[in-house]
Amino acid sequence: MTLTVASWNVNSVKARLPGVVDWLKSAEPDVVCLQEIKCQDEDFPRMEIEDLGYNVETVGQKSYNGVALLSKRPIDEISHRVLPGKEDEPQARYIEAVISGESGAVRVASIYLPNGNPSPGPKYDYKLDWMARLKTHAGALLALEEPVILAGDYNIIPRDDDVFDAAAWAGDALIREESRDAFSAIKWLGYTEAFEQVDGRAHQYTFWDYQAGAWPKNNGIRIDHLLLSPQAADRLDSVEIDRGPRGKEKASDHTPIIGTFRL
DNA sequence: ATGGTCGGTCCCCGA
Repeated sequence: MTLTVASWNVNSVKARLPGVVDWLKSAEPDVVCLQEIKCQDEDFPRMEIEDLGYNVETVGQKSYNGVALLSKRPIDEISHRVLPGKEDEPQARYIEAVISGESGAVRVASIYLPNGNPSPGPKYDYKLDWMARLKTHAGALLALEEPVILAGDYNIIPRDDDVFDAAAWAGDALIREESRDAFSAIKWLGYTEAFEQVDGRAHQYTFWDYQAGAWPKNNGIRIDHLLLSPQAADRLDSVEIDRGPRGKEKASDHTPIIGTFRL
């Protein structure tokens, strides 16, 4: 028995609904972490997703941001709807749930980390502050000694091998040294970044800009990640990027990444 | 040669 956990920034769930439904039907992931749903909770196409066999939990916001968790397994508890550390956070960027595993609980979060551009500036400061909060919370989760999967759009290009041309992105908030250091700091707590721990993987992307023919030229970046606690990393079978949805009509600029776990 | 992106919302902002 395996548990598949996907992460996908859909860039508006309403604009993407036919594509999302098609993908859920064909890929049949057990758990899906969505980002940038760009709607309030009451406007989420809940019934269309529930009809596919998913439990649905959302943290929505008008126009911007917004995250959701879809799960075929029972959701035992929503442990957080805001990233701890700033409870009056106005931006919908975090939801964390406890999901029933084959042998105990699995904790899954859908994360939409701030973009941070332009940098430097207040938006970049917000990104780094948000990452510091994430580090604190991720550390606290490790103490539970549970399988934890922190999945989402991190807006971080971890290595130069995760971008078609690092020079073209120099100075961008997604690639700056401070951004990478903040991401590394979370990993150093004891988290494994699922995709990069597989040897020899380079220049496989999860995002291609709408502009300048980035998709046909494969001018992409890898910014959607699964961070795993040791108890989740031990049970990871494989992790893959599914480029299919990016090539469809009315595509999101991101495509899903899927981890398969013995959980 | 020129223009060359989306989505949501309100005529511009965020990515």
